[in-house]
Amino acid sequence: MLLGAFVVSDDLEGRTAGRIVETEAYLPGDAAAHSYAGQTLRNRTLFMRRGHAYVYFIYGSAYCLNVSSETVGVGAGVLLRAAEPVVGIDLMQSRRPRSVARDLCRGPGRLAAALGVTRADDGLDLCASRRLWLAAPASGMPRSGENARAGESARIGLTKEADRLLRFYERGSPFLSGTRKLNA
DNA sequence: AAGAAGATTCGCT
DNA sequence: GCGAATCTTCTTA
Repeated sequence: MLLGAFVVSDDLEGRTAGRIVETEAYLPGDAAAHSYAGQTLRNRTLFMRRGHAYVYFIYGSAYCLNVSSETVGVGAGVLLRAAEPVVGIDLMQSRRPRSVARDLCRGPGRLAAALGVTRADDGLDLCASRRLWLAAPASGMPRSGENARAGESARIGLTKEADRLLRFYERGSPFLSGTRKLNA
């Protein structure tokens, strides 16, 4: 469960981190998944053991960060769509000068930009890297992303398999990318 | 070698 | 809410 976990990025500019509030799953055999047509140079990291970064560039404008989610050789991943900025908000702001605070990580391309993620991070082990990694909330802290607060909806922006309920989000969060209806 | 599609964003109406 | 921008990757000739 990635909802409620933290994505942390460390680089020469400093540390930034966000609490994940929205994700989308792309499964094996899913016609909308980048892995559907088989492994290529671009998507090879989707086929790594679960927990590795798959970063791609889309529409000439945005990087998107995914976490591979299967065993070696099986292509599948989870796209990080939105987060609540928690650490390094000033740095995020300087990377995205035109965004108001609420929009810094609201959308997959924005999230990657705020964290300074690019294709150079493709293939990192997000459980071991000191550059980019995932962290669970400390035990004893309020739990987020539990069933009671989690919602699911159709995925966003797809032309194939658009109706499958594979988008997951934290109900009530102001940092979601979807429409009012999708976030209900 | 050329062309089309794409897991988006931003600015304008 | 709508449409343009922008460029990488994969497919087809």
